Amino acid sequence: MATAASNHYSVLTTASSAPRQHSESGSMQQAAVYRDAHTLLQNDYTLPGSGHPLSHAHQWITALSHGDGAPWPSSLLGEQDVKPILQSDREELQNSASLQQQQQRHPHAHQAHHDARAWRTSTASTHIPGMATSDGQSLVYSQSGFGLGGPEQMHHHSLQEEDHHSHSPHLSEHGGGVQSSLSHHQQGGHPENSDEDTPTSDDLEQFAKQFKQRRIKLGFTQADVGLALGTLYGNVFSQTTICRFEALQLSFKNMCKLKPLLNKWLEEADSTSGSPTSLDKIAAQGRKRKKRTSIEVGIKGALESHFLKSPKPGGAEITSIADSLQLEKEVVRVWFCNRRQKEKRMTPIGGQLPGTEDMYGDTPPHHGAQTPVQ
DNA sequence: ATGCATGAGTA
DNA sequence: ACTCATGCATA
Repeated sequence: MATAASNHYSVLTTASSAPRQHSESGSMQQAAVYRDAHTLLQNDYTLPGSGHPLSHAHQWITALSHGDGAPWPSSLLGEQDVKPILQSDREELQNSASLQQQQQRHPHAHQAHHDARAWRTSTASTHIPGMATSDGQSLVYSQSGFGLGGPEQMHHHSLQEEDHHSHSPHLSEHGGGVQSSLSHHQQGGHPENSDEDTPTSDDLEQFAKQFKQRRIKLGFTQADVGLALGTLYGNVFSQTTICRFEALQLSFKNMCKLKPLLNKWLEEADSTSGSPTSLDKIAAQGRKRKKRTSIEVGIKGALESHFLKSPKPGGAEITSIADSLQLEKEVVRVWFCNRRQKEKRMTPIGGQLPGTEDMYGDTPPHHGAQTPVQ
């Protein structure tokens, strides 16, 4: 009853005449399953800063006459999804020792994996997967020449073989490493790590922290920053992304990508502190999006259970789940996708307890100015 | 601050 | 069809 599944993507005619009660917040049940270790295969970013950073063109523009026929291809398959589910990957949930699981079955033998690292385990792991390969495929995020003048650069799509195998065993973290050894004890200052070098999870953590503080000090909101990045470098970001960055709720790779940008903005904002902030506002487009489906807590719990059993259900499985929960298959599918992504974030699902940030007897409990949280 | 969603790229 | 980056809409 009143299930949010009632897809009536009210366009604009009926503003809010859908008396539905969504009680989703608060659920946040932590699966406790903590596992990281990932492949980070994708190695290139699309670098939207060149062609269409602001091109919001969608098809959800139902504009008129919502045929109510559900613009969604929900009836994509009925029974023909007899895909054999021969992947029994659920070991990774608590074993935390499984590397390589993203590829269910690879016919080739070109596996080249990176290390598995725990984000919050304080294990200063060196070596960064994905980028900074000693081979030649450097990062794509050349912050030197971003697309801010005209259409140019469309490099991407390098390869998929991902040959990050050159791991010199003598790459210890002591002595002549790249940028590993840190032993930082900064109580007010910052490690001042030279960027461009692949940061460590610790670095990112520190940076995020500082960034947030400075940002607030300067009186900028997360949305402001996102916008500024757009006008500055051509890459616009939403408040959401900035927020997630500060909260370390992005993948390691993603964090690495955003750090230089945000760092740059920091410098800019710092030097420009006092100048009239140029506010650019991009007009919102008339795109239509499917209304957010509110899944009830009970249903969420059920989904959680299923997730624990099999994080990657097959099409048939999804269908049956969707059926039993009376949800659209698409909704269920997306839910699982999002759920998996959560597992890959830097910060554990339900691990961030308020007050766990500082250790006992080391962190100076003095906070000149309380973070007003935006 | 987050939940659900879109889309590009990829396998 | 999945992963991954990203964001609208909402709590």
